[in-house]
Amino acid sequence: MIRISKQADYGILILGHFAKEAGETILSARELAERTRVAPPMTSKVLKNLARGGLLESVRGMRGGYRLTRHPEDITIGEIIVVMDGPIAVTECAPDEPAVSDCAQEPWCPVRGSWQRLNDAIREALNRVTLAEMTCPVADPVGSFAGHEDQADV
Amino acid sequence: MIRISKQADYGILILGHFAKEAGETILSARELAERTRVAPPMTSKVLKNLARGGLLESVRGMRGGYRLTRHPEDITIGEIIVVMDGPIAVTECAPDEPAVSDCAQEPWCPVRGSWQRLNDAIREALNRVTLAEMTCPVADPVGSFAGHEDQADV
DNA sequence: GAATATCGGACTAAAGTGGTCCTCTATCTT
DNA sequence: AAGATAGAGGACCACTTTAGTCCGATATTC
Repeated sequence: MIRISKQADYGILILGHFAKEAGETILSARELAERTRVAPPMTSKVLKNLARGGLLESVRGMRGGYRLTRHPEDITIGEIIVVMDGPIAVTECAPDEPAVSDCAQEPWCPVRGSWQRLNDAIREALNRVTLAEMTCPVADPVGSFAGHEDQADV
Repeated sequence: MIRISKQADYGILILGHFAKEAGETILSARELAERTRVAPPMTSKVLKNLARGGLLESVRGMRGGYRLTRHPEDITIGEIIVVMDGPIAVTECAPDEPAVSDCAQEPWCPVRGSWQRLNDAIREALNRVTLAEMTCPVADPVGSFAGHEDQADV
């Protein structure tokens, strides 16, 4: 199954709660754990990662917590996933990557060079959606999504 | 890291070899293992899955093997990934899915309902690229990919 | 200086994945 | 008819990744 990690999932969820607050609001790990219903240790872990990734700013000490470093409209889902899960690359076999040097396929690989465009396509899809849009249930940045079309696999 | 499984990777690679051949060519597991440099048992496993998924047709018995059921132009990468890895869903929390019923977030989740559009975006990106395009190094269905631009993460 | 938060990292357990192997069935060749 | 070849199907194991927890240290406020 192609999917993002649960940590990235939590990350988006948590940032979503920040997005709902006024700009500079500080929220603590404890408070966010309650709001999100994610276990406190896990919430802390995710917050730490988000802070390290520069998406949140931490305020230490009593009455401390975290706050957004940017406006929700300027944070993309792709960015959050990168911070939590690392670079978005659908496969290891991509040009410029070290792995390619010991790729047994190299000269015969019929799809060599095409992974890049696939990765780009996914990255673009993920970067087209902002945190602000995620928290706003009516906005529709991607395409037609009018309520109730069926979702076939694929 | 967000990525597809190695099996899906192999699947695309193997189908790529079929795509290079004339339409009805039959290739055996042994032969494909040699061409792709993927270990024979693994090659077999992938081929079986591709056949079960309807992308390949098997010919049993001596001088048997597999052949494409469709033209490479009509097979999308998204389809291959679905066959190998299951449905493309970036998160478990999506409407219409059973998991949503016991989602502790439900009423408070700030991003509820927005996952769908994200999944759709990725599915579309993956379905826009066909097997034929993957094997043809010059075609460019997605966007600018002129040889050598650097790839920043994201 | 006591209480409250984050920081950083170690650690465990569970799940998923990659990969192999074995038995059975179908088909072709001789 | 018999033997050889090739796929079907599934069990199985090892390894990696991930989820999740916990602890000691540091910073800040009251």
